[in-house]
Amino acid sequence: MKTTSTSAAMDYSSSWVDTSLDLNINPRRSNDDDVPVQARVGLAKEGQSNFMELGRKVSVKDETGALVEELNRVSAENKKLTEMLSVMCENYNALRSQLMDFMSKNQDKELSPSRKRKSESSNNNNDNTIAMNGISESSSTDEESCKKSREEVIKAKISRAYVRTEANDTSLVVKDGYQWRKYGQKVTRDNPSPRAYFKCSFAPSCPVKKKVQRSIEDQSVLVATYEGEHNHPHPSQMEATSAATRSLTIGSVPCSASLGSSGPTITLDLTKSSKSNNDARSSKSRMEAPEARQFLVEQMASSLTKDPNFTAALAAAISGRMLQQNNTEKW
DNA sequence: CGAATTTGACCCGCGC
DNA sequence: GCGCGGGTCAAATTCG
Repeated sequence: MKTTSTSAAMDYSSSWVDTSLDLNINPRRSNDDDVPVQARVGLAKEGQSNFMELGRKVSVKDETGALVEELNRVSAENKKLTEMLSVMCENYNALRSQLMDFMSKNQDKELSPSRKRKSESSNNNNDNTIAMNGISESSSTDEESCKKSREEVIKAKISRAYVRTEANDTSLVVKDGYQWRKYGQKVTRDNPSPRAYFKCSFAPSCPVKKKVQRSIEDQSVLVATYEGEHNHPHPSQMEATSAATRSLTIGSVPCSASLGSSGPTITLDLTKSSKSNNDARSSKSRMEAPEARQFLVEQMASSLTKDPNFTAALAAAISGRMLQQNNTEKW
Protein backbone atom coordinates (compact mmCIF):
# COMPACT_ATOMS: atom_id res chain seq x y z
CA MET A 1 0.00 0.00 0.00
CA LYS A 2 2.69 2.35 0.92
CA THR A 3 4.84 3.47 -1.89
CA THR A 4 8.26 4.25 -0.59
CA SER A 5 10.46 3.93 -3.60
CA THR A 6 12.13 7.08 -4.71
CA SER A 7 11.42 6.48 -8.34
CA ALA A 8 7.74 6.15 -7.64
CA ALA A 9 7.79 9.38 -5.73
CA MET A 10 9.57 11.00 -8.59
CA ASP A 11 6.82 9.76 -10.85
CA TYR A 12 4.29 11.36 -8.56
CA SER A 13 6.05 14.63 -8.66
CA SER A 14 6.27 14.53 -12.37
CA SER A 15 2.65 13.65 -12.76
CA TRP A 16 1.32 16.01 -10.14
CA VAL A 17 3.27 19.12 -10.66
CA ASP A 18 4.40 20.21 -14.02
CA THR A 19 7.86 21.37 -13.16
CA SER A 20 8.84 21.68 -16.73
CA LEU A 21 10.15 25.10 -17.47
CA ASP A 22 10.03 24.37 -21.15
CA LEU A 23 13.72 24.99 -21.26
CA ASN A 24 15.33 24.59 -24.56
CA ILE A 25 18.85 23.29 -24.26
CA ASN A 26 19.72 25.02 -27.44
CA PRO A 27 17.44 27.97 -27.88
CA ARG A 28 19.59 29.39 -30.60
CA ARG A 29 18.93 26.34 -32.62
CA SER A 30 15.35 27.21 -33.17
CA ASN A 31 16.42 30.66 -33.92
CA ASP A 32 18.87 29.38 -36.46
CA ASP A 33 16.12 27.41 -38.06
CA ASP A 34 14.21 30.57 -38.58
CA VAL A 35 17.05 32.84 -39.40
CA PRO A 36 20.10 31.17 -40.87
CA VAL A 37 23.50 32.50 -39.95
CA GLN A 38 24.12 33.73 -43.42
CA ALA A 39 20.83 35.51 -43.49
CA ARG A 40 21.64 37.19 -40.23
CA VAL A 41 25.04 38.08 -41.56
CA GLY A 42 23.22 39.61 -44.43
CA LEU A 43 21.05 41.53 -42.02
CA ALA A 44 24.11 42.71 -40.23
CA LYS A 45 25.45 43.86 -43.54
CA GLU A 46 22.36 45.87 -44.07
CA GLY A 47 22.80 47.50 -40.73
CA GLN A 48 26.48 48.11 -41.08
CA SER A 49 27.83 48.42 -44.56
CA ASN A 50 31.41 48.59 -43.29
CA PHE A 51 30.97 45.19 -41.77
CA MET A 52 31.01 43.72 -45.28
CA GLU A 53 34.63 44.72 -45.60
CA LEU A 54 35.67 42.24 -42.92
CA GLY A 55 34.55 39.33 -45.01
CA ARG A 56 31.97 36.70 -44.50
CA LYS A 57 34.28 34.07 -43.04
CA VAL A 58 35.33 36.20 -40.09
CA SER A 59 31.78 37.12 -39.20
CA VAL A 60 30.59 33.55 -39.46
CA LYS A 61 33.47 32.50 -37.26
CA ASP A 62 32.59 35.10 -34.66
CA GLU A 63 28.98 34.11 -34.89
CA THR A 64 29.82 30.45 -34.40
CA GLY A 65 31.98 31.28 -31.41
CA ALA A 66 29.23 33.33 -29.87
CA LEU A 67 26.79 30.54 -30.51
CA VAL A 68 29.04 27.97 -28.88
CA GLU A 69 29.53 30.24 -25.93
CA GLU A 70 25.83 30.80 -25.65
CA LEU A 71 25.21 27.09 -25.96
CA ASN A 72 27.67 26.34 -23.19
CA ARG A 73 26.13 28.93 -20.97
CA VAL A 74 22.60 27.71 -21.53
CA SER A 75 23.70 24.12 -21.03
CA ALA A 76 25.31 25.03 -17.73
CA GLU A 77 22.18 26.86 -16.72
CA ASN A 78 20.06 23.92 -17.69
CA LYS A 79 22.30 21.68 -15.62
CA LYS A 80 21.94 23.99 -12.67
CA LEU A 81 18.19 23.96 -13.01
CA THR A 82 18.21 20.18 -13.23
CA GLU A 83 20.19 20.02 -10.03
CA MET A 84 17.77 22.40 -8.37
CA LEU A 85 14.91 20.22 -9.51
CA SER A 86 16.51 17.09 -8.11
CA VAL A 87 17.09 18.85 -4.80
CA MET A 88 13.49 19.91 -4.79
CA CYS A 89 12.41 16.32 -5.46
CA GLU A 90 14.55 15.13 -2.59
CA ASN A 91 12.99 17.69 -0.29
CA TYR A 92 9.62 16.64 -1.53
CA ASN A 93 10.35 13.00 -0.79
CA ALA A 94 11.47 13.85 2.72
CA LEU A 95 8.40 15.96 3.25
CA ARG A 96 6.20 13.28 1.86
CA SER A 97 7.58 10.60 4.14
CA GLN A 98 7.08 12.95 7.07
CA LEU A 99 3.53 13.51 6.01
CA MET A 100 2.92 9.79 5.58
CA ASP A 101 4.01 9.22 9.15
CA PHE A 102 1.89 12.09 10.31
CA MET A 103 -1.17 10.94 8.44
CA SER A 104 -0.84 7.33 9.54
CA LYS A 105 -0.52 8.53 13.11
CA ASN A 106 -3.72 10.52 13.22
CA GLN A 107 -5.69 8.65 10.63
CA ASP A 108 -8.13 7.39 13.24
CA LYS A 109 -8.61 10.79 14.71
CA GLU A 110 -9.31 12.28 11.32
CA LEU A 111 -11.96 9.72 10.56
CA SER A 112 -13.68 9.86 13.91
CA PRO A 113 -16.69 12.16 14.08
CA SER A 114 -15.83 15.43 15.69
CA ARG A 115 -18.05 17.71 17.67
CA LYS A 116 -18.38 20.13 14.86
CA ARG A 117 -21.40 21.97 13.77
CA LYS A 118 -23.85 20.04 11.74
CA SER A 119 -23.63 22.31 8.78
CA GLU A 120 -19.89 22.11 8.63
CA SER A 121 -19.76 18.38 9.10
CA SER A 122 -22.38 17.88 6.47
CA ASN A 123 -20.42 20.00 4.12
CA ASN A 124 -17.39 17.93 4.86
CA ASN A 125 -19.37 14.82 4.19
CA ASN A 126 -20.39 16.23 0.89
CA ASP A 127 -16.78 16.54 0.11
CA ASN A 128 -16.21 12.99 -0.99
CA THR A 129 -12.56 13.61 -1.57
CA ILE A 130 -12.28 14.89 2.02
CA ALA A 131 -10.62 17.79 0.31
CA MET A 132 -7.21 16.27 0.54
CA ASN A 133 -5.90 17.63 -2.69
CA GLY A 134 -4.40 21.03 -2.74
CA ILE A 135 -7.16 23.02 -4.30
CA SER A 136 -9.74 20.34 -4.38
CA GLU A 137 -13.29 21.13 -5.21
CA SER A 138 -16.51 19.38 -4.43
CA SER A 139 -20.13 19.81 -5.28
CA SER A 140 -23.01 19.21 -2.95
CA THR A 141 -25.28 16.24 -3.21
CA ASP A 142 -28.99 16.40 -3.95
CA GLU A 143 -30.13 15.11 -0.57
CA GLU A 144 -29.18 18.10 1.45
CA SER A 145 -29.57 20.80 -1.13
CA CYS A 146 -33.30 21.10 -0.51
CA LYS A 147 -32.76 21.57 3.18
CA LYS A 148 -30.22 24.31 3.02
CA SER A 149 -30.49 25.44 -0.54
CA ARG A 150 -29.62 29.03 0.21
CA GLU A 151 -26.66 28.08 2.26
CA GLU A 152 -25.52 25.67 -0.37
CA VAL A 153 -25.53 28.39 -2.94
CA ILE A 154 -23.09 30.29 -0.83
CA LYS A 155 -21.08 27.27 0.16
CA ALA A 156 -21.30 25.55 -3.18
CA LYS A 157 -17.60 24.90 -3.33
CA ILE A 158 -15.57 23.96 -0.33
CA SER A 159 -11.97 23.05 -0.65
CA ARG A 160 -9.17 22.52 1.77
CA ALA A 161 -5.48 23.17 1.44
CA TYR A 162 -2.69 22.02 3.68
CA VAL A 163 0.32 24.26 3.80
CA ARG A 164 3.42 23.49 5.74
CA THR A 165 5.00 26.56 7.26
CA GLU A 166 7.95 27.29 9.44
CA ALA A 167 7.45 25.97 12.94
CA ASN A 168 8.22 29.37 14.45
CA ASP A 169 5.93 31.14 12.01
CA THR A 170 3.01 32.21 14.18
CA SER A 171 1.10 34.01 11.49
CA LEU A 172 -1.94 32.32 10.04
CA VAL A 173 -1.16 33.47 6.56
CA VAL A 174 -1.53 31.09 3.65
CA LYS A 175 -0.05 32.80 0.65
CA ASP A 176 -2.14 31.33 -2.11
CA GLY A 177 -1.80 34.26 -4.43
CA TYR A 178 -5.14 35.79 -3.67
CA GLN A 179 -5.53 38.82 -1.49
CA TRP A 180 -7.47 38.29 1.71
CA ARG A 181 -8.86 40.54 4.37
CA LYS A 182 -8.99 39.13 7.86
CA TYR A 183 -12.29 39.76 9.56
CA GLY A 184 -12.12 37.57 12.60
CA GLN A 185 -10.25 35.16 14.76
CA LYS A 186 -11.53 32.58 17.17
CA VAL A 187 -10.13 29.95 19.42
CA THR A 188 -12.17 26.87 18.72
CA ARG A 189 -12.96 24.17 21.14
CA ASP A 190 -11.37 21.26 19.33
CA ASN A 191 -8.13 23.04 18.55
CA PRO A 192 -6.08 25.26 20.87
CA SER A 193 -4.72 27.13 17.89
CA PRO A 194 -6.77 30.15 16.89
CA ARG A 195 -8.77 30.01 13.71
CA ALA A 196 -8.53 33.00 11.42
CA TYR A 197 -11.33 34.07 9.15
CA PHE A 198 -10.59 35.74 5.85
CA LYS A 199 -12.67 37.24 3.10
CA CYS A 200 -11.42 37.80 -0.40
CA SER A 201 -10.26 41.37 -0.72
CA PHE A 202 -12.48 41.65 -3.81
CA ALA A 203 -15.51 41.20 -1.55
CA PRO A 204 -18.40 41.82 -1.72
CA SER A 205 -18.15 41.17 -5.44
CA CYS A 206 -16.21 38.00 -4.66
CA PRO A 207 -17.94 35.86 -2.03
CA VAL A 208 -15.01 33.57 -1.27
CA LYS A 209 -14.05 33.05 2.34
CA LYS A 210 -11.36 31.03 3.92
CA LYS A 211 -10.59 29.74 7.37
CA VAL A 212 -7.04 29.09 8.41
CA GLN A 213 -6.12 27.06 11.43
CA ARG A 214 -3.09 25.13 12.49
CA SER A 215 -3.34 21.40 12.51
CA ILE A 216 -3.74 19.88 15.94
CA GLU A 217 -1.16 17.23 15.29
CA ASP A 218 1.42 19.26 13.47
CA GLN A 219 1.58 22.92 14.39
CA SER A 220 3.67 23.64 11.38
CA VAL A 221 0.83 22.65 9.06
CA LEU A 222 -1.81 25.23 8.28
CA VAL A 223 -5.20 23.98 7.22
CA ALA A 224 -6.94 26.46 4.96
CA THR A 225 -10.60 25.85 4.21
CA TYR A 226 -11.94 27.73 1.23
CA GLU A 227 -15.61 28.41 0.70
CA GLY A 228 -16.88 29.43 -2.67
CA GLU A 229 -15.19 30.24 -5.90
CA HIS A 230 -13.42 33.38 -6.97
CA ASN A 231 -15.29 35.25 -9.66
CA HIS A 232 -12.22 37.17 -10.74
CA PRO A 233 -8.84 36.26 -12.21
CA HIS A 234 -6.08 34.97 -10.00
CA PRO A 235 -3.97 37.97 -8.95
CA SER A 236 -0.75 36.09 -9.67
CA GLN A 237 -1.98 35.50 -13.19
CA MET A 238 -2.59 39.18 -13.58
CA GLU A 239 0.81 39.78 -12.05
CA ALA A 240 2.42 37.30 -14.37
CA THR A 241 0.65 38.82 -17.32
CA SER A 242 1.83 42.26 -16.41
CA ALA A 243 5.29 40.90 -15.71
CA ALA A 244 5.35 39.22 -19.07
CA THR A 245 4.20 42.43 -20.66
CA ARG A 246 6.97 44.26 -18.89
CA SER A 247 9.51 41.69 -19.96
CA LEU A 248 8.21 41.90 -23.48
CA THR A 249 9.15 45.52 -23.52
CA ILE A 250 12.70 44.73 -22.55
CA GLY A 251 13.46 41.28 -23.73
CA SER A 252 10.40 39.64 -25.24
CA VAL A 253 10.56 36.61 -23.02
CA PRO A 254 7.08 35.25 -22.50
CA CYS A 255 6.54 34.05 -18.99
CA SER A 256 3.35 32.95 -17.36
CA ALA A 257 2.44 31.27 -14.10
CA SER A 258 -0.87 29.89 -13.04
CA LEU A 259 -2.31 27.81 -10.25
CA GLY A 260 -5.26 25.73 -11.18
CA SER A 261 -6.98 22.66 -9.88
CA SER A 262 -4.51 20.54 -11.75
CA GLY A 263 -1.60 22.21 -10.04
CA PRO A 264 0.69 25.06 -10.79
CA THR A 265 1.91 25.57 -14.28
CA ILE A 266 4.89 27.73 -14.94
CA THR A 267 5.71 28.44 -18.51
CA LEU A 268 8.97 30.08 -19.28
CA ASP A 269 9.39 29.88 -22.99
CA LEU A 270 12.86 31.02 -23.75
CA THR A 271 12.66 29.90 -27.32
CA LYS A 272 9.92 32.27 -28.26
CA SER A 273 12.00 35.22 -27.35
CA SER A 274 14.24 34.43 -30.25
CA LYS A 275 11.41 33.69 -32.60
CA SER A 276 9.57 36.82 -31.79
CA ASN A 277 12.65 38.81 -32.49
CA ASN A 278 12.82 37.71 -36.03
CA ASP A 279 13.21 41.11 -37.54
CA ALA A 280 16.59 42.50 -38.46
CA ARG A 281 16.89 45.15 -35.79
CA SER A 282 16.06 42.96 -32.85
CA SER A 283 18.26 40.26 -34.29
CA LYS A 284 21.14 42.67 -34.25
CA SER A 285 20.45 43.86 -30.72
CA ARG A 286 20.04 40.30 -29.56
CA MET A 287 23.43 39.36 -30.91
CA GLU A 288 24.95 42.33 -29.26
CA ALA A 289 23.63 41.63 -25.77
CA PRO A 290 23.86 38.03 -24.65
CA GLU A 291 24.68 39.34 -21.21
CA ALA A 292 21.44 41.22 -21.20
CA ARG A 293 19.57 38.06 -22.01
CA GLN A 294 21.38 36.17 -19.31
CA PHE A 295 20.59 38.92 -16.89
CA LEU A 296 16.99 38.81 -17.94
CA VAL A 297 16.76 35.06 -17.44
CA GLU A 298 18.46 35.31 -14.08
CA GLN A 299 16.18 38.12 -13.08
CA MET A 300 13.12 36.15 -14.07
CA ALA A 301 14.31 33.09 -12.20
CA SER A 302 15.12 35.24 -9.22
CA SER A 303 11.78 36.95 -9.29
CA LEU A 304 10.06 33.58 -9.47
CA THR A 305 11.93 32.10 -6.54
CA LYS A 306 11.58 35.25 -4.50
CA ASP A 307 7.93 35.66 -5.26
CA PRO A 308 6.01 34.54 -2.17
CA ASN A 309 3.00 33.83 -4.32
CA PHE A 310 5.00 31.44 -6.43
CA THR A 311 6.60 29.67 -3.50
CA ALA A 312 3.34 29.54 -1.60
CA ALA A 313 1.49 28.21 -4.60
CA LEU A 314 4.21 25.64 -5.09
CA ALA A 315 4.11 24.64 -1.44
CA ALA A 316 0.35 24.47 -1.43
CA ALA A 317 0.29 22.40 -4.58
CA ILE A 318 2.95 19.99 -3.37
CA SER A 319 1.47 19.51 0.07
CA GLY A 320 -1.99 19.23 -1.33
CA ARG A 321 -0.94 16.70 -3.88
CA MET A 322 0.90 14.72 -1.31
CA LEU A 323 -2.18 14.58 0.84
CA GLN A 324 -4.24 13.65 -2.14
CA GLN A 325 -1.89 10.86 -3.00
CA ASN A 326 -1.81 9.69 0.57
CA ASN A 327 -5.55 9.69 0.62
CA THR A 328 -5.68 7.74 -2.60
CA GLU A 329 -3.35 5.15 -1.22
CA LYS A 330 -5.51 4.74 1.84
CA TRP A 331 -8.65 4.05 -0.13
C1' DC B 1 -4.44 59.37 6.74
C1' DG B 2 -6.35 55.44 4.70
C1' DA B 3 -6.06 50.55 4.69
C1' DA B 4 -5.48 46.43 7.15
C1' DT B 5 -5.64 43.92 11.38
C1' DT B 6 -7.14 42.94 16.04
C1' DT B 7 -10.44 41.67 19.29
C1' DG B 8 -14.44 41.79 22.16
C1' DA B 9 -19.36 41.78 21.41
C1' DC B 10 -23.01 39.98 19.16
C1' DC B 11 -25.74 36.66 16.31
C1' DC B 12 -27.49 32.29 15.32
C1' DG B 13 -27.91 27.34 15.00
C1' DC B 14 -27.77 23.18 17.54
C1' DG B 15 -28.17 19.97 21.41
C1' DC B 16 -29.95 19.12 25.84
C1' DG C 1 -35.66 27.96 26.94
C1' DC C 2 -30.93 28.01 27.82
C1' DG C 3 -26.15 27.34 27.25
C1' DC C 4 -22.51 26.36 24.12
C1' DG C 5 -19.73 27.21 20.33
C1' DG C 6 -18.76 28.67 15.59
C1' DG C 7 -19.12 32.59 12.66
C1' DT C 8 -19.52 37.60 11.82
C1' DC C 9 -19.53 42.47 12.90
C1' DA C 10 -17.51 46.66 13.90
C1' DA C 11 -14.96 49.81 16.86
C1' DA C 12 -10.32 50.26 18.24
C1' DT C 13 -5.74 49.81 17.07
C1' DT C 14 -1.77 49.26 14.19
C1' DC C 15 0.78 49.84 10.10
C1' DG C 16 2.68 51.64 5.82
